[in-house]
Amino acid sequence: MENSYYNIVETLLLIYAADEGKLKIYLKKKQEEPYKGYWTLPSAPLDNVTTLEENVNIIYKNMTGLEESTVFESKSFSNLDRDPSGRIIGMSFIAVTDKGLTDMKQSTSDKEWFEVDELPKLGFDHASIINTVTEDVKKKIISNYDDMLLAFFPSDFTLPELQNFYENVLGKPIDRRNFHKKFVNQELVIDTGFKTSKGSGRPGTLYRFNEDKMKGKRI
Amino acid sequence: MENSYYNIVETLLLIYAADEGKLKIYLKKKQEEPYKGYWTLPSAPLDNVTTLEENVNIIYKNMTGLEESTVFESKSFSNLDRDPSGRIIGMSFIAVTDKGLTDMKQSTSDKEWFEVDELPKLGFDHASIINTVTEDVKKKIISNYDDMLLAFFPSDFTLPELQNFYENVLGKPIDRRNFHKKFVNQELVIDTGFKTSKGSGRPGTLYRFNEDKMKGKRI
DNA sequence: ACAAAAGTGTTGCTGTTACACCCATGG
DNA sequence: CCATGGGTGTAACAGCAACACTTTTGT
Repeated sequence: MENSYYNIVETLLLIYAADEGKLKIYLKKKQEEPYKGYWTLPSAPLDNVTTLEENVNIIYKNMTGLEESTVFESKSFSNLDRDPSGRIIGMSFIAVTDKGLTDMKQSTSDKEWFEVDELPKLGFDHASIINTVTEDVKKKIISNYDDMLLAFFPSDFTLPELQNFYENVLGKPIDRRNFHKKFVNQELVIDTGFKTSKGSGRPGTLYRFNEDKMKGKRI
Repeated sequence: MENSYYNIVETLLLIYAADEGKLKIYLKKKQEEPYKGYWTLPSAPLDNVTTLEENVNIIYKNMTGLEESTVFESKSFSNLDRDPSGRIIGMSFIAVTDKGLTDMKQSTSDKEWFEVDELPKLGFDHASIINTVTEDVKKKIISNYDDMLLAFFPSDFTLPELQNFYENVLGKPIDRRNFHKKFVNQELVIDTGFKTSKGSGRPGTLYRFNEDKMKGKRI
């Protein structure tokens, strides 16, 4: 099959979530050779009667047990030697989900959440792909491109929680008071009326994003 | 070749430039069936020993006669019926160039620049692809994502010229005085010391982008 | 009462918006 | 001298940055 116009294409899915202020990614432990025992991105080869989006949805459902997700196309990888078995074009997609929901649906030991800067031993070129795509995700979170921040916080959250995540992605601290005021004064968030009560300290107010004000907004 | 894991992949190149305040795209007139006489995006099928980037560079050089360009990956198109000859996966790339340079190198009649909202009759699904990718480009220009604005103005320009383009992309007018001050006060542009002298009216000052200040800057 | 975490107020600075007038050139 | 297009000043407002203290909970 050398030097032809037939190509093997795979879709790679990078499933991200915000968890305790950290940006995490959901990986799968490989059960067969090659790279048996290594962690990898969930992926699926694309056949010629399936669209990329359909292929990605299959991976997503398979990996999380969930139906719906917010998916964004990211970069492609076409180096000739990225897979030992021959040239495979990798097309990466970003899914943003809720770690909690995923945990409820999945209890296998061959899938796990990892912080993006504490990755395990990865097979193929997946470490490099994760780093490249993670930079893309961070950039999109920070500029709220594609309303990425909204995708990470679909339901209730406290402002310190949001700030923690944001600081983690941004790589530097932000003044707590200014952060709070920004979101409340500009009505980017709505008070749900509920409070958290985890551990010691004053309980935090639970907010939801005010989608109308957040959509297209530059944060 | 039905229902196999072998896919035909093509790269599609969307070459954009800023010209007289308008966002334009460079298209090619098709000389053979199918869609003979229609305009199309320059494209090339990908063989299995070439990377996507290499393939795009070949198209770019072929189309413009130029060697270097700023290329960004954009969206992919994998609908089963997007090409009458069978399923072809289209991967689109954005090149930003200088219309003037292109004109110098090319004088054939089968290539032409079109305003993105005055497109000619297009073959395949290329009209739809252009619209989708153009939205992406506009969004990137407006948020200066990937330093897109910089890519459009590599050399000298006047502020009214820049503003014209920006307004065209944004779809609404901006106050001329505020626009001027913004770029000058924040030192996003550097006075080259030269002036334009086209037609009547006071000559405009020619500026260059101050790349250090522009890089990563949100406009 | 104390530790831990969340909430709040003020001030100065920076950038944005909204406004009208003057300047340099070609005809 | 006038039409065309480019450049400039000012004042009100909004958002951002930098600062310390108070409130609510668990132990």
